Amino acid sequence: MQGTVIEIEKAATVLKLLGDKTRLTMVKILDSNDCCVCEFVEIFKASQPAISQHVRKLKDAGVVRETRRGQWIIYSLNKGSDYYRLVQSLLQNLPDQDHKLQELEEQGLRISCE
Amino acid sequence: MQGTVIEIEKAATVLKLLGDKTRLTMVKILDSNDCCVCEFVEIFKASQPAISQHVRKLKDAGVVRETRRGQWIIYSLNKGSDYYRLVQSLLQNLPDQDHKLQELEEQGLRISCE
DNA sequence: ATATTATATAAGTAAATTGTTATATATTAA
DNA sequence: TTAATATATAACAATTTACTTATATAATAT
Repeated sequence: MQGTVIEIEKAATVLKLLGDKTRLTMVKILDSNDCCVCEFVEIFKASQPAISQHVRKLKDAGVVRETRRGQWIIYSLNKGSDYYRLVQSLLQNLPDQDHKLQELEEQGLRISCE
Repeated sequence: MQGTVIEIEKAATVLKLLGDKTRLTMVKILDSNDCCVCEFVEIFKASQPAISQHVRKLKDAGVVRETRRGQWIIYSLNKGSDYYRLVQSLLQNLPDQDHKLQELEEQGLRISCE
């Protein structure tokens, strides 16, 4: 079950991108749920521009993709990315982050992503 | 066959470390062969201090370990590291780098690591 | 002992990264 | 049309990174 082998230079670029606590957590969350920027702002207690810049980097690399839904822009993992396999094999080693979204839900801050 | 789950913050630190072409290639090489600094200097056509600083970072994080053998210091993957599983799952996605050591061998620049 | 070879470390610098504030754009609601 | 909400982007500052050069340390060979 060997996935696509990735050129080492490109792999390094993606790893650098994921070598940031915020972005890595984002990707782990996106692995089980789509999310919008305002939810990340709540989850990370960070400024909107800071979050926006993080997702932009992930998007530029093709790791995530965006879909506009009304006034929200929903981010999701890009399963068609060349890096998807690599990202998956990473994420398996990380603890579930679903509690972060659950907290939002309890506070009524979860955007309906349906 | 799930390995150790790694705290997300620590994982990010390791990914950042491996998010560098030189260090990522080093680790991929070390996955199949032990190496000393002078070999890396040849392989990467880089300065000795630059290489020394890269391996130091890998060592400080516990990803590699060093053993002195005479005047050489041999680096190898630290299989006892908490990150070993994570690193392994990454490396599987990368192309083999054995040709780099083979070239050294052909030039008679390979240090006997026995 | 001295020279040579392998490696490490320190200090300095240039470039890259990440956040901030301010502002622009796009959608929805009134 | 105007206000409110969600997001993006630009400009800037602080921090971090990854080299460089110079020098130190440690082992080996003469």
